[in-house]
Amino acid sequence: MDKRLRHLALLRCFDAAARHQSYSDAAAELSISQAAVSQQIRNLEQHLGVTLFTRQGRGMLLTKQGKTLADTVARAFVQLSDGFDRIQIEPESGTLTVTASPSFCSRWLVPRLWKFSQQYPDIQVRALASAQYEDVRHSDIDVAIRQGEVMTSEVHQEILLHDPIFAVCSARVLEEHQLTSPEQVSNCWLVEAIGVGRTGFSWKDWFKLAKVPMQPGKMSWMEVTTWEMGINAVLSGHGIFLTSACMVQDILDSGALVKPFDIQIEPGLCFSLLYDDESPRIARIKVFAEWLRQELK
Amino acid sequence: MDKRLRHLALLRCFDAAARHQSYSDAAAELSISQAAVSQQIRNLEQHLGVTLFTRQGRGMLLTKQGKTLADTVARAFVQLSDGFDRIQIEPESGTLTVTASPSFCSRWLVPRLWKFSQQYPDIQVRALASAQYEDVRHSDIDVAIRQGEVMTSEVHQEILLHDPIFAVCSARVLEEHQLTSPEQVSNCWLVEAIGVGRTGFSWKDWFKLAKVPMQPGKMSWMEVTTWEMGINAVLSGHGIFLTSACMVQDILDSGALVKPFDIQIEPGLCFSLLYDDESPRIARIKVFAEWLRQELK
DNA sequence: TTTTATCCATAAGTTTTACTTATATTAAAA
DNA sequence: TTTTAATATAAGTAAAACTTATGGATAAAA
Repeated sequence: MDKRLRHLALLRCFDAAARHQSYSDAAAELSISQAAVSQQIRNLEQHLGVTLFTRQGRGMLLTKQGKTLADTVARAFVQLSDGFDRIQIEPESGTLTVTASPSFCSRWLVPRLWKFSQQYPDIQVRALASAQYEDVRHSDIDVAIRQGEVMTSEVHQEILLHDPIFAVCSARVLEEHQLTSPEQVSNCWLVEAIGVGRTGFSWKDWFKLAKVPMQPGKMSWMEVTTWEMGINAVLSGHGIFLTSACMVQDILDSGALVKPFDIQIEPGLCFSLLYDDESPRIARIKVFAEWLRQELK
Repeated sequence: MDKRLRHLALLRCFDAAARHQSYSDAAAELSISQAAVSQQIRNLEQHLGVTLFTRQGRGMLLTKQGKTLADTVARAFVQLSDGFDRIQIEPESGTLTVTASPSFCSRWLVPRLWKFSQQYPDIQVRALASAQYEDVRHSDIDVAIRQGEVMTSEVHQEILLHDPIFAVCSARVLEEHQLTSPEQVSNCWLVEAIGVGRTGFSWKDWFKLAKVPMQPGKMSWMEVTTWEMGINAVLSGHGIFLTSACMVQDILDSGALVKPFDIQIEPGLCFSLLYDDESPRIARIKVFAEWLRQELK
């Protein structure tokens, strides 16, 4: 590091003196005595080996070097002030970056963002799909929506929703397999998502809940690694899939998928909301978080 | 002034810590103890009300705000270092601004600058013609050439040359008035420069030196306020003018003007050279000053 | 011109801040 | 678990920043 920056504090004095072209006025601005200013500037001049002011009658006149330095210092100070502003509080309006799993992003978040934009046109939301939890404290990411609870203590974390799990299939499968009672399900392809978070449930749980004995040998299975894949599978007519409302509600509404039974695994999927309480963008984060809560009600 | 700049010195610590992502390494760089760094950063965080680092196992991790601030601070420091560089010593090459009276500029300085440029192609000289002395300490001007001595004590001042005064006229006037003896001069238009500095001489002095009695009533006078005007007057055939070698040497050489007598008022015009000894551009100033001395020999 | 007011400069003493040392705490590695 | 390598904290010390008091210089006022 530049050794000349060792006497940084002296520059504050110098800046004030340069702006006022007067030690007394500078002292008044800084709420210190005139003598202090005089000494500080003498020190600075000695350290730099450069005369910064010359006495001009009653006042002080900047030398050429003094002028150059004053310009630089003033600009550097403005820059620092801006920096402080930026980390202290940012306005509500601006960009907000949200991360969630690829499935949640594409199945729930992104399809609803237009509503947020309509309500808060000054906040531009960027959605970042990512398979793993992204640190919201040490990155540019402001909000994370994650399945389950994230093992971290240093940021705000709350449960956004518990979304029950139920079975969905296409209308065609419903008809072909005559899915009027849970027993019939054994004859379908059973599609199951694995490894998407610690979901903690499976077809086994469903059959138990349905009070139907499983006959492992007799059944056809398919494992998928994302909700998306499972949904695509059943959409194209392949079997029956266990998933939650937030992933498929719009498709159920459209009629492309149906929910053959009222059987629900609860509490089901748990989604957490995480953000940095001390973020400079806390204002817009809170707006977004509140919108999320309302939207999920 | 931004109150947050009160704790400027803490930023030096912060900058080092941010670069190293380690208080211990920062302490080593700054040659202070680790405890000092830890305290300084705690102070900074308190003053700003913002967490800048979080502990990450053994090391320290910048928060988002910390990162932002570190960037700003780093850039501000570079700027300050540059500022210091600029006022401390500038290289020999670069721009040099010279001021002189309009007459000296146009009659002597500018016609000779090409030689300087040839010898020192890396120094770009700008010539500033100005009727009054320009401060070389508190402006962008590096060198001043002035008639007489300037009443200032805070910059370097030396006498560049004493240039004797003599009479010049056009060849036509010489012939028409048959200027073979000083007596004949009384019949010419006497052109005299007034108010161009405290020159301290006039036609009266010349007649005295020539041992010719003046006949004020019988003579025609013309007063001019610049050397330039006088030279133009005699060049176009109007009378005889008192001036010095540096103003007309080239015209005498070309034959457009002649020097009818050997009578010289001495010491005549005195030119001083002034520059700021502590200028950051002292290197190129010294080169130019030496060239001036050689050129005037 | 003399006086007065208003600056800056300096010295001595005080207060505040920065720093050090020593030790505790924490988390990773062995 | 023990060791190691980092940060955190407390108490004391050193350094610096600041204040008060005073002197000197300059410009404006009398």
